[in-house]
Amino acid sequence: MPLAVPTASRTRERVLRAAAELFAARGFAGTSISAIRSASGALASSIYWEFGSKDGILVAVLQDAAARWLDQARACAVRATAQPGSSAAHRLRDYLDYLAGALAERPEFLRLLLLLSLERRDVDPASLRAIRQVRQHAIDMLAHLYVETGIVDATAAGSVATDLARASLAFFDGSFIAAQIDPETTDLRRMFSMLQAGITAAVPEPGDRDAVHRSIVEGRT
Amino acid sequence: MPLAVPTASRTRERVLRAAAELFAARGFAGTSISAIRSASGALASSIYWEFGSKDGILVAVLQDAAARWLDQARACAVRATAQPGSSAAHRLRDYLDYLAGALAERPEFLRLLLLLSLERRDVDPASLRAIRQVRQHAIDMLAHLYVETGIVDATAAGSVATDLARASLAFFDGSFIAAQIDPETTDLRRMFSMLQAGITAAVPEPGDRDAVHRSIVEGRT
Amino acid sequence: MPLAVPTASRTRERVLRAAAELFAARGFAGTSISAIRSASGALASSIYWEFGSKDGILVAVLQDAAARWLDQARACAVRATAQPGSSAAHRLRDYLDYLAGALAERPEFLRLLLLLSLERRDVDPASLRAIRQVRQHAIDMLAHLYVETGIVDATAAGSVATDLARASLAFFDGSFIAAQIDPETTDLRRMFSMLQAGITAAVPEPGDRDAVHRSIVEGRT
Amino acid sequence: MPLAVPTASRTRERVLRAAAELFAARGFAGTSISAIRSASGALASSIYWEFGSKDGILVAVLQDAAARWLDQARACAVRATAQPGSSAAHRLRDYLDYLAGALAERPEFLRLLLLLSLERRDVDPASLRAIRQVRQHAIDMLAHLYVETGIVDATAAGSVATDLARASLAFFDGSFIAAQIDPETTDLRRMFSMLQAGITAAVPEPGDRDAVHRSIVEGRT
DNA sequence: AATGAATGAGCATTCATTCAT
DNA sequence: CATGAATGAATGCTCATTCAT
Repeated sequence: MPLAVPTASRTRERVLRAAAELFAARGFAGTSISAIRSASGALASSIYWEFGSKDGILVAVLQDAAARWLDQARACAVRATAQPGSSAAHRLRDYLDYLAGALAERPEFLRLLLLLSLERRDVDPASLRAIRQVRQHAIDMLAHLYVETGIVDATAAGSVATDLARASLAFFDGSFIAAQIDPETTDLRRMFSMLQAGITAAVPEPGDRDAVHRSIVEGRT
Repeated sequence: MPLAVPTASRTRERVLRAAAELFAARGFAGTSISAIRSASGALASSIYWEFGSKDGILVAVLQDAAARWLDQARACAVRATAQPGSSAAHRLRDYLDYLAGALAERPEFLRLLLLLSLERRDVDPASLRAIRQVRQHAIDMLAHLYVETGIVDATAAGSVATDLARASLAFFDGSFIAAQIDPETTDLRRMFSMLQAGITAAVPEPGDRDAVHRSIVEGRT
Repeated sequence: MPLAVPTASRTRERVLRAAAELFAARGFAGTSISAIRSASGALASSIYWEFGSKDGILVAVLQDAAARWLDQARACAVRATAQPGSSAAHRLRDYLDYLAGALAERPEFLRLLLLLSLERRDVDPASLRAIRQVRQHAIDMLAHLYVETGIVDATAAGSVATDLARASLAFFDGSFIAAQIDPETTDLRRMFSMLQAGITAAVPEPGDRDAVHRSIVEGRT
Repeated sequence: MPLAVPTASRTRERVLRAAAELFAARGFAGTSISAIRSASGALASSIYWEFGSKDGILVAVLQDAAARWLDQARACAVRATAQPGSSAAHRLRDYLDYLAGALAERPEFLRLLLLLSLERRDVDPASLRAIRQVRQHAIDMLAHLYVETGIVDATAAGSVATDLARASLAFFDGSFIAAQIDPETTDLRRMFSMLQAGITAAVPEPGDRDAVHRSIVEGRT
């Protein structure tokens, strides 16, 4: 008995892969159904049967990519918390290293996220949800890490850690874009290590933690 | 006797303004000549007479926007250096405040820059030059400010200030994008004040400057 | 129950017919897709679905016309060789009569061939192949006829018959063009009968054949 | 006092030259005013000032080219009749040699003539007049030559010589087109020498002239 | 589920031509 | 006469989408 692989699912998969690449490379408006068709090998009408519309492809692509990313991120978080013995700074470095590596290897997802966020004024609610979920997850994970590694005092309000996480995410995104604009003069890993150094540098000694954090988040002249 | 304003210049101006807005809002591929035509009131063929092609419009828009931005930035720099009495931290805050204000008021330029950088794999050399010139100018200005305000020691290599400036720019860009994705939960001014606080916080007292700077830039665990 | 005729083939057929007429009448550059559209009743996008491009239409038109012409020519050749009893001169006259009649009735094909040959410096290889195939076939057929009717001695090199056939074809084409330029003063059938007379006149009596042929082909003063 | 060369005339000349080449190469419909503009270096509005319309350019080009050609042809005819001592066959060969040489060196004019004749259903009366004048002149000249060289008996009706001249012209045109379609396998000079040989071969000896001519023109089986 | 053809609005661009200066 | 800009229709072609089978 042959293991009958349904054609549809393979079509769906191939279309998702092709569309993700094309959207990430040329944007949504810059990607035609015809381009997806020839890149995926699927018929245009089959694509419409599967996804209903061009927006439908986008939603599916984002949800798929978000799911993959979250899976990966969860696995990484598990690994990070599984090393209780290591120092806070060490575990932070580990996590940031992982992020930098993931971005360097498969930059399409972040490209997709940023490009679509800027390109589309009126995103599908479903797409927007997928995008925000990923970003929120990243923020939550970083905030948790900052608290858990003692960089942010657990007694402080959660918003301190969240703000720091948001700032870190902004720095990620900005660094990534810099690497897209000036690939030659931008060293993504170095910028990430600068972030890490900045954050750990802001924790000179246990006794002074709160003051520094307050200064970072609330501003100080 | 009416003062005869040359029609050509007005056409060019109106097209540039309309195209800049549309490109910033919907991207290059998402903006049709027809949209520019109706937004600017110019004939499509007149647009082609002026700019030669759709890419030509993009180049002109970017060069124009870059020139405006650089003018503005220069004026701001002059104002900043005209207050020698104020403290380093104060002048940095002034400058960052200015940047945040400019971005909040006229966000199209940065949108345009970031969106086009991500959207177009094969940018015109002229466009790329305009984009990079603006970014380089921003980096130079920040680096100069960091040195001049004493945040980075003048005796240190210039690359320290440049690295810090690059990092600041990345943080700007990332914060801006965050504001585009999550307008409700992102407070641009607050994120900028976080950056400023982080940088000044890294300068606890004159005697310890060098060590801290080294730690930020070169990494420390 | 109506006999369902596939729409596609009818579209293709109608476009081919309309385009052939228009190309023959106004040339390739002078024929717009819009003209083909309204003459054929097909949508412009359907035309592009079928033929891919304007050049694609031209290639298809030429291949189709060439195929029809070759079919017709083959049928005529069969008829000509089916009358072994008639004299050489008679059979030649028959064949040339046929050619003149075909050109007089359906002059579009030769018009198309000549016009496109002159108009397009850079013809599609496929088009060029179709054009040359038809011409070569005509030359071969005439050469065969010249040998078989004894006008050219079979013992002479084949190139003699071929040269005579080429010259005949040139005379055809030139006569046809004369009829296009000066329809009133040009009698196509009369010019063809002149050709035939000239050729048979060149064969005064069996014994002197070779000398005459040599004189015709190799030149004599 | 500088020798003021009027700019207009030079513009006219340059446009005529450029347009003649372009029309000959790509046809009338295939040649845009813009192409003529860039090929001639003249402003589009200057072209319109000089020629009034695109059709006006065509008329001027044809009249100019026809005038040049007629001048050349007249000069050649003068030379031909200036050698009364040479034999009929020799003088015919001379003239045909000259024609073949002129066509080989400057084929644009004949290309222009043939292409426009085929391309344009509704030619300007002025253009048509220019075209027909050239053709008529060629026919007259050939007919005159055939009579004067004794190839056609002067006592025969003039229409015999004219018919032979028309046939010769047709052969010219057809050979020229063959050279355009199959440049590799077509030797223009050889085809012309075939024509010459055929005509002189048709004049075996003085006493039999009339019979042969009658056979050629009126047909014989 | 899959297929090839159709649909009509829209795309970027060029056309021949005109006009004010 | 020369110039640069304007004009609007038309160009070849692609778009996202639908339809009958």
